[in-house]
Amino acid sequence: MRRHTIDTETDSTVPTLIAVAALAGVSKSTASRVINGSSQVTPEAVASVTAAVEQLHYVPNRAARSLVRRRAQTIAMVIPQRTAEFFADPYFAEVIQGAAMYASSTDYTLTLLIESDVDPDKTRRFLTGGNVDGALVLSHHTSMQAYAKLSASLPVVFGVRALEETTPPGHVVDVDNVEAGALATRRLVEAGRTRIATITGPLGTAAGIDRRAGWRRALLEAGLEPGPEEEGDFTPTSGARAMERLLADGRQVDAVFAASAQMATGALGVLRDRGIPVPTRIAMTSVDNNVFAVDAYPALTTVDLRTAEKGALLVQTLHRLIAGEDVPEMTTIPCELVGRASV
Amino acid sequence: MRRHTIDTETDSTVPTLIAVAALAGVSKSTASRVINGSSQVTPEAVASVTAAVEQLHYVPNRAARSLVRRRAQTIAMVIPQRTAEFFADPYFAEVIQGAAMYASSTDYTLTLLIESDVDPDKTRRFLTGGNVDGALVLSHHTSMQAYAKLSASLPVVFGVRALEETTPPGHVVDVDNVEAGALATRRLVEAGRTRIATITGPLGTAAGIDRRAGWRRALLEAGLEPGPEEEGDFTPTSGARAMERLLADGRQVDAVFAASAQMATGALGVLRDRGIPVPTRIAMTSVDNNVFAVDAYPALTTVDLRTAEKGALLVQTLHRLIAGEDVPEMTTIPCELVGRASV
DNA sequence: CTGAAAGCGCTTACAG
DNA sequence: CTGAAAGCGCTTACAG
Repeated sequence: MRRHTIDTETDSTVPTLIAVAALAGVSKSTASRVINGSSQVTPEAVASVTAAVEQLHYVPNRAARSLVRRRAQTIAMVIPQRTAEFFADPYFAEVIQGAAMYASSTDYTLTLLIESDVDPDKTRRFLTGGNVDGALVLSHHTSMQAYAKLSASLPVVFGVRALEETTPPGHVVDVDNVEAGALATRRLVEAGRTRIATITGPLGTAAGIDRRAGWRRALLEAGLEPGPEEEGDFTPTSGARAMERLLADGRQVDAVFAASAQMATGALGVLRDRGIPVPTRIAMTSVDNNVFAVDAYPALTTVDLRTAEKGALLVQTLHRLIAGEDVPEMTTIPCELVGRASV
Repeated sequence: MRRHTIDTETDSTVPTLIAVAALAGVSKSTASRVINGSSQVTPEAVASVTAAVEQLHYVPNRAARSLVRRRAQTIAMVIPQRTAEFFADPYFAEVIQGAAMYASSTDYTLTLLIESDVDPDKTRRFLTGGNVDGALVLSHHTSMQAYAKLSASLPVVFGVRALEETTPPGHVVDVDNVEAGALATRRLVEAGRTRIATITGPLGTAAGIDRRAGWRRALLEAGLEPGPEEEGDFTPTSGARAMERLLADGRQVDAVFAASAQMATGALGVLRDRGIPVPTRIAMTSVDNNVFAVDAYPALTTVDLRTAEKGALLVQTLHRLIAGEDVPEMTTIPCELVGRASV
């Protein structure tokens, strides 16, 4: 079917614009215009160049293009090295996946940049050295102020709101964690539960703080007294310990909102060991619709954070910023409750 | 402390080689030589250029450098789109982390390339279009033959051995999965177990096949009859179902080797529900030293696959290949048993 | 609408 | 050891 391409496949040199132009019978300039979708070309030129590109499997050289356009056509996903747990959490992996997938559909390339603990300045130099057109910062852990300063020299979009005030404030794409906590808690209220405890995330993170705030809000809305709360760190083990503490001094709770599915899994394990039936005696809801939520027993009613979508939106927002568009500082992703067996 | 840098920080243009040369009082050529570590420069030249680089925060323009060197200074991590589960598995996330971390220490940049299902050729074009110096392929799912052909035009390293024969054979960096299965099984043998079943991974993957082979080998070595086996797909749920099947017809097993920690977690849940004590009645070992293994109850004795190290080794091997070094086709990563409470 | 020319920021023979 | 010059593969005013 493509017999004639054997030649070009065996010779390993990559075809150049000149080759395309020659084959199409036009100048480099015209070939370039066609390839870049300029309107100032005749249909004939378009046809012949397109055919030549096809035939030669021509792909523009990114380096050359970047050089003249003064655009790297690359965006960086910055990841702090200290967060080994960063990757252990399926949440981040999913964000990265969504971002990479979206980036694949554009002219931009997504580079994974691990910020060295020993030389954080190396990362900054790379970012501000013109090798990247923009950066995505997901970190929960590093001071955002350090990155906020970056925004001065480079478009930056954050995947999490700042805890402190930063200057400049910076652009953020995130789910509404308050709403997530409220949604999950309201479900418990609707089920007729009245003593609703929470296992919070780390209260040093925006997600931890906000989901807890949502829990409180939902309870107050319903005229209920906020039940007891115990802090976890998003891992299953911490959820188990928190559940034990909740059970310890005989505080009678009939429902628990766990701020992550991983913690809910740990909590469910404790309840199972104690022979406390779920959801009959204690109902549970959580946040994160991942493997932990699906494989929990009983399967968890939880809030889907649209994580892959968030990754895509991060990239999209960064694109707009790079293009000089006026982008709102805050982009909020709607979340939704997914009903399962735990309530 | 760096008061004088205020100027360079406020003006947003990135310094160029010419600026460095001017400040250092040498030509572009000499500046370039110093920056690239040429030996043909006087110590004075080195000193003045280094100082200038420091002062200006100079970072070479990658595009320009790539253009002249005819090297993209970029390697791609190719990920098939259909594998949504790819990212759900902490294993892959850890490989990517290891790879990105190692890459950060080199001049190469790691690009995440999601292979579009609708247009897989787009990925191939990108890869063979000279935009990348080499590629890493982790896929369990796509036919490796498709990628093997890639090796003809581009250095490629695989993170998993081919199931079928491929031409050319290709370079592989992977853990010895047979050994992993054998290690985990031998531990059960040493504990005095004699009826050792296995929950295998999908038998359409190298990891599934090889870990099962290791289990058999260890049993035969010990003069034991291979116990019953049930196939899973590496997820907790599949592990639970497999455990139920194992228990179903009263086959008396006193130990189970689960080919992944996720499956072991599911299996443990079933045993817990049935009131079968672990490890006293049934001991269990697995493969993967991740959050599932640590947070299982009881915590799992499992095989550490050195996953982050694998990621680093993938990149390192690819570098060697790009540099034209003679690299062995197969690089095997040693794995090791981590003892916990499940046996 | 098209082509010749300049130039993006580097590296590297080449001559000195 | 050093500098002037050419050139990597593109895009884009500029003149026609």
